[in-house]
Amino acid sequence: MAPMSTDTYHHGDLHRALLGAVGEIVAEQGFHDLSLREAARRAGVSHSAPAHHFGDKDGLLDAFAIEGFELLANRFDHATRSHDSDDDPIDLVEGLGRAYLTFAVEDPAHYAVMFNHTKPHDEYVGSDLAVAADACFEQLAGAVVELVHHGLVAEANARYVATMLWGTCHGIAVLWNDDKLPHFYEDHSFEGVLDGVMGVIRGLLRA
Amino acid sequence: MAPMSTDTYHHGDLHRALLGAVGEIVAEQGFHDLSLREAARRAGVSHSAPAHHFGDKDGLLDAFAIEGFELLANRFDHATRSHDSDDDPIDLVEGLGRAYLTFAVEDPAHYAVMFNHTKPHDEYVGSDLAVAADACFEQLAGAVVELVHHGLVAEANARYVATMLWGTCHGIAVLWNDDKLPHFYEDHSFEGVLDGVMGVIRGLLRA
DNA sequence: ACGTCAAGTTGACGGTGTAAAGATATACCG
DNA sequence: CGGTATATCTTTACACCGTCAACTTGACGT
Repeated sequence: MAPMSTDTYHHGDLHRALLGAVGEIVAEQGFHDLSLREAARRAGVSHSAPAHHFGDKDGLLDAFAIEGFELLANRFDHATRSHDSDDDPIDLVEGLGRAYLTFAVEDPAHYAVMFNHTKPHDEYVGSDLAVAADACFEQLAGAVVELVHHGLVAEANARYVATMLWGTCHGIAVLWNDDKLPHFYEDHSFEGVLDGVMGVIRGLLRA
Repeated sequence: MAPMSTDTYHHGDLHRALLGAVGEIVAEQGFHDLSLREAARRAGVSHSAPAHHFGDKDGLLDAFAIEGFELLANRFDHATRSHDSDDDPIDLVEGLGRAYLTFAVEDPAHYAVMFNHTKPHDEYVGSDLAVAADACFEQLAGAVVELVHHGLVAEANARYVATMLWGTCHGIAVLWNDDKLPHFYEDHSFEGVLDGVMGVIRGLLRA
């Protein structure tokens, strides 16, 4: 273990400290006002220390976004494991949908970076970030395969249902977190929306 | 009409020229690399001319985003007008969905600014941008009301169906434009995805 | 003709990302 | 234990950015 004392020349775990600072700043001031120098300031290091750990700003955002996708994947794992394969596959879909949306609303900082930190096509494809993002999508797609097995979805439609599912979750998450939706609901709480939307999805899939 | 000559001290229509430059830059280099100074350069004016028309960077992005929401509203109008009220209301929903997604894919620059240019809650609510965004959502909600009238959706679920509809469109648009989806489809063309998803939505609503 | 005012310019300031070169503490190897 | 190597962090510098204040230009009304 590293010393971790606060006044040594070496920080101890600057890598994690910087990721933590990014989370703080994005949560407080939003994604667009984030600066490397401010993150370095909060970690108590000089302004160009981050470069040694993450290369450049893009690298730091990459790392934070990947961390986010891993957190989401963990929630998916948890939801998947608490589902018995004999159960109604719609329960699995609902579980994943709820996991996705609660993650996005509970950790808007990670969620914002995961999807606001976009890159040009050539840089994105094949990157670690793309791999982490795809891994999450695969878990959603797995639930749709379950629907196909139970005859609730035609195999030819499986891909489309999966992208629709991801799209629906992502769209609602973004619209809610960016204040496009809340004023349409009196209580301004997300739980009601979550229940309502899940009810609709259940109804549609069941039919 | 203003003189429009290129070497006069006064530009003629700098307002529109700057909005056009923003579109160019975002289309070429993405939202995050956009700078006021580059926009001014492309418009052939000094670096601080934009301030006189838009106040600050936020103002310019606001104007461009509002322009985007108006373009989208126009497409919605067109889709709504070409729908006979005796027709299947699902056709109207599909028409609006197609209009939304084709707009997002055909004009990714406007679409990116419309949803990447986020503000803190207090600044957003009540702003012109919020008004323009809500107007678009109302048109979608109108189609859902039509579904309710035809008994295809319970009135209690209307709000949830509307947010789900918007969420689905928005989510798919963002995921596609940001390269999260294309590599799941061999031909990398959006038309197939559009048809597939619309087919699924039709099937779900019809049931 | 003149004054007024909108439209653009110029110059400056602090803040940002990044690169190069220097300083320092830890790790490793005899 | 001693000395060197190396990863870690700092310092310095540079170009670019958004914004502000002061200035210049041109058009327009009276």
